[in-house]
Amino acid sequence: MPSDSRRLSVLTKELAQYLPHLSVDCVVFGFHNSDLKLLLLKWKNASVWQLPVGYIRNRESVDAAAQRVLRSRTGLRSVHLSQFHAFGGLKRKESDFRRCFESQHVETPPDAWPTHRVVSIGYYALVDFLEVRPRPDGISDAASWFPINGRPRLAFDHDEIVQWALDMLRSSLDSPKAAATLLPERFTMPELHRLHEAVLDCRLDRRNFQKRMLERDLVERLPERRIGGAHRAPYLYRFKTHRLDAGFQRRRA
Amino acid sequence: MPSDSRRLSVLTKELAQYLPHLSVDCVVFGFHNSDLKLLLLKWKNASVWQLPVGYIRNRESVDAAAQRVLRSRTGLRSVHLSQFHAFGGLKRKESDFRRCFESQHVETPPDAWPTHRVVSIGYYALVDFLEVRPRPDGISDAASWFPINGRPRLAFDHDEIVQWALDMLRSSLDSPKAAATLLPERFTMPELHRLHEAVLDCRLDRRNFQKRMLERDLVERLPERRIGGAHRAPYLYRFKTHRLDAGFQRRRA
DNA sequence: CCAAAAGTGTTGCAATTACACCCATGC
DNA sequence: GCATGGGTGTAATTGCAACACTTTTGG
Repeated sequence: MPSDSRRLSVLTKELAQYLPHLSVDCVVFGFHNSDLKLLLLKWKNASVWQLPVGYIRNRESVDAAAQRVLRSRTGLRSVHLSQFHAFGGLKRKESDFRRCFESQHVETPPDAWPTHRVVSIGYYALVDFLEVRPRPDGISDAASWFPINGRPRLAFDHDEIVQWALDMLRSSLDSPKAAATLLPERFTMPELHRLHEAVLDCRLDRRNFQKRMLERDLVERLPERRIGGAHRAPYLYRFKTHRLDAGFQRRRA
Repeated sequence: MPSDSRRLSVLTKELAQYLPHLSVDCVVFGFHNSDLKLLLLKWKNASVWQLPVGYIRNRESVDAAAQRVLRSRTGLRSVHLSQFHAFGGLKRKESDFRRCFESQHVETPPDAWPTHRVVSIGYYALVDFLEVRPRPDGISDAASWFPINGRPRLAFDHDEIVQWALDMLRSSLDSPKAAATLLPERFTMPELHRLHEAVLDCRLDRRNFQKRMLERDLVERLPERRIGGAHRAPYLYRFKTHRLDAGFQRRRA
């Protein structure tokens, strides 16, 4: 077993792989049926829950770092992640790095940059939480899903980050390009409807909703229906890819 | 006069004041009458124009860094800057740091981080370009305003950054909170109208525009009018501050 | 055959658009 | 007095919200 000083140099060497003073914070929303949830971790020796965070490798794009961090926390691959804000406040920290390692009897070098000021780049994703079995990794005690409206208070400024991500998720719903990335390729209209209701946290008229989606030419109906469920089988839809290039379209006088 | 090695150590020491591998990029839009322009710099010994960029001090928030960079390029104080995106591509550089300093016979240390990979946090601002006399600073040959639709090709990925900023500026117009920061406190309706036309690059019906602004209760008319111009004197308006807290308001079914 | 979910159509209101006239000022 | 720009009103249209019935399926 290595000595403290040996471990210390390992930690220093480990940190040298990453861009200093930078992190990615992932706000992972989970959706199924009508429930919207949030993926949280509890670090070893910590008393509060926090977002999954990670650092950026020297030869890795920020987007790729977000993908890698999400994968290492959830096992999910090729999920669409959207960057939404960089948090650059002077006093902010996004992890209790020192306490985590010293609780494992690893002394943290005083100049280790995660113990100082960190700029975090926030990403959000929406996944089906039934398909993700969160498992705690090396530095976490626990990882689990919380209802978005029943989540605990989070560590550091993570409550603010979640609120920001939620606002962006909501506003992404009326941009077809973004909305298309939030569901699997094929989905039913009731599923899309429940997604909108859960994200916006309000009721939407089922019939008007379907009409709007079709009139705006955002989705197209496939010949198949979803079989297996009880009751009448709903049609399957997919987003019209050629319409997604339109991008921003704003109201004008 | 200091030797090369002396200068080198000065440069190294200078860089140590900043968070490594990070920069802020400012997209400064200028507006007056009906013209929308863009502030660009040309670095010494460079052939192409680029955005004003700068680094983040160790004990300075990212927002404060953006303010400082903008001030040092334009002399402007207390301008509202909005963060819009972090650019974290693997191969991106936001300045030709080495060439700039070596052209001044300052040798750049091989490990100087600006010569490697940089993550840029983008900010945009809108100012009255008649009130800003751009003056080149120490590292720039020239600084000037270009029409937004007649701008030259820019260095590095700055064209992409400008396009992104322009999209955000456009979409900020229908968020009252953001729109309020883009004009001086008191303005006339025709001024607000021309601003929207210039930013959106399309014609807006003068009468419908005014009606919407008033019906939505975004602005309030002041008793005074703008005097001095030719023709009928227009009223002055200001944004209703108490309405600005509303924030995001989206259409729902 | 009945409960529960999915599909479709109509109607009224509200918001946006298109459009025309009057007022003020400088030359 | 006339050209130019600024202020206001009205009709037509469009998009959205409210609402009820029919169809399918499993039990």
